[in-house]
Amino acid sequence: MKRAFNVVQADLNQTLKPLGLRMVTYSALVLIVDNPGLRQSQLAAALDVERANLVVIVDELERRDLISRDRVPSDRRAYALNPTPAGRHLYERALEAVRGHEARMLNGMEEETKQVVIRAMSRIRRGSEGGSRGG
Amino acid sequence: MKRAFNVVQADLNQTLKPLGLRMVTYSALVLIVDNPGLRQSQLAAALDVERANLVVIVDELERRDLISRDRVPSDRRAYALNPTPAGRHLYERALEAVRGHEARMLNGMEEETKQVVIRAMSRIRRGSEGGSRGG
DNA sequence: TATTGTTATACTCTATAACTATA
DNA sequence: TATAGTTATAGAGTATAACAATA
Repeated sequence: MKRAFNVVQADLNQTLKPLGLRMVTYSALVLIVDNPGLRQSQLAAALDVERANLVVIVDELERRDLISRDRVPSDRRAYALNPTPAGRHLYERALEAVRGHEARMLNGMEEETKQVVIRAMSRIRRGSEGGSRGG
Repeated sequence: MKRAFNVVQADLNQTLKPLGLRMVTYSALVLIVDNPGLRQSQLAAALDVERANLVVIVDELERRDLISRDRVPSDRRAYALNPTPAGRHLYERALEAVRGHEARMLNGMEEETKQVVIRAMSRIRRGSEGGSRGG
């Protein structure tokens, strides 16, 4: 699993390199475009990254004018993260590139196999969320 | 996949902690016990770790008397890595602990599902080995 | 008191270059 | 000239503590 993930990560980073993105900045951009107004702490939780480490990731996206940090009037401690038009544009280009990456990684894999793998991964992930509810 | 791997790695490291092993030292020990006489460069390739970084891993196992570095008479540049009795003993204990870890991670997963996932991972790994032979 | 974002920092992993002793 | 192991070091990624502003 580690080896497979290493291969996927290496190919994904190569795929995103021409766009100036890494796996984590890509993931952050996608989440912000899909959930405009997201707060940094929510994004950190969604990415499973420490808030402290997310700061530099958001800095990077903001510096490139892909997103903006907007003060939340109702809670002046927090920032709402919103994509800029440039951010939405890069998002579209990145999604297209990642489709190619996925096709490469899953090269000719049967649809049912993909679904079985995705379900197994989700199950392993969720297995760590305490609780003992089956599923 | 990243998230699932993070969960697996965290649980595996917790599992191995009481034995004083990490994922990589466990993997190295297993490979040395299963392939006594292995050379460092071969082990580095098998683990997909730089030779330079393997040195400290082997140092750690040697310092704990789990393995020995034995000069190869036919090539005095190389070291043959062999497990000590203590290394073989810890190997057995670690294997037992890892069986529990796997049971936790795959909790109740159907045998066929496991096989499908393992095959998919192998395929993704091998997909990066150049060549264009189909599979 | 607690939380959001931030800074500083340390620790681990990983990658690269250069060295030694052999071949 | 090339290879096995080693050292030193630099760069990522990640984790923790402490702070200011705000709740």
